[in-house]
Amino acid sequence: MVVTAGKELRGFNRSLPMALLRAREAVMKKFIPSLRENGLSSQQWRVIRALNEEQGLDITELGDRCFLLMPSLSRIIQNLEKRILVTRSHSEADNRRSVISLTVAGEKLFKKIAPASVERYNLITEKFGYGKLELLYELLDELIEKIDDDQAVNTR
Amino acid sequence: MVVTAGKELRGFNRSLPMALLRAREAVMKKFIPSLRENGLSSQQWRVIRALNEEQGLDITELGDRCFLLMPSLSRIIQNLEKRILVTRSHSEADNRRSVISLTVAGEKLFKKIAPASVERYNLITEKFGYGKLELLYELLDELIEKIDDDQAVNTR
DNA sequence: TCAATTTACATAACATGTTAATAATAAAAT
DNA sequence: ATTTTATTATTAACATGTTATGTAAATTGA
Repeated sequence: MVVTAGKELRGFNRSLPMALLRAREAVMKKFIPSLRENGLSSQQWRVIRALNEEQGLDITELGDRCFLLMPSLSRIIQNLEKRILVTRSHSEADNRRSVISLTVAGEKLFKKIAPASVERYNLITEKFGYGKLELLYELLDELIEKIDDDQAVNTR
Repeated sequence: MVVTAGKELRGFNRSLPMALLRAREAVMKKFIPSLRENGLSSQQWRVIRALNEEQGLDITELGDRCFLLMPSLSRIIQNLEKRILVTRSHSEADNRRSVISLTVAGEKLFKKIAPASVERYNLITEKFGYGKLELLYELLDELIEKIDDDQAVNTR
């Protein structure tokens, strides 16, 4: 193994962002087609999945859970509304908030696609190993926790 | 820790693609501003970085190394050409190929930005630990290798 | 040689990522 | 009570992701 002394840029293909990007692509690759068959992007699927876990979320909360920025989410919701997969109502307590829920058709679509997602996940677990997968999750969580700097520090 | 039986969808925030996405965002977050200050997107930076390692790459090769699709790369190269950060020439052996190189200004910009990238990487290594970082790389490589299925299998 | 196929690249069309600006409502401050 | 500030969401503008399609040059095969 080549050990870099920490003074130069790591070899291009071996940079951490690239490694994470490649891994993500590899994980998603085989699942994307089943989304496309149902006319969904992976982001739209994230939204539907989040709403299946909990209905009636506002757009800010959806953004947090789906890791999407508000402008993207705003367009995505409009798109899903047109296709009658979600509905929007307005909070009585706060007129600024849109409250989003799955329609019956949205729930139906979720139930149609979910098995392929489970299957993909099980295949990955089998091929990669349960223990390694858990270890990977832990490392990723710890990485995020340790380098997601400065919020607490810079706030004061 | 909650152990799922492998029969249902993993809790939403804990899905592998989301974990990889969050980790990538966390890693990139503090470096993006130094790119923006210099008018570069992370993708444009990837291209410049690849060309700094090896000049005179064609667009297909650049796409492989930077993990970018040709349509994106096509636009990116046009953009960088206008800003005189890269130049394009044509292969004599094969007139379809564009051969891309950094200009002097492109090399200069690379040298200007590179230290911030090294610094960021060193900070992450320090905070997360060298051993854990290497372990993470190995796990990611192995994950990709094991689930990046079917090329060899389905080719015959 | 020449028709068919493949390869390298560009363009089109639409969805998303990202930053900035805007509008509307709510909360805080004086 | 009125001004100020903060919050929620949308829109604009531009770059990128993604699939489909177009085009020219190279390769293959009859």
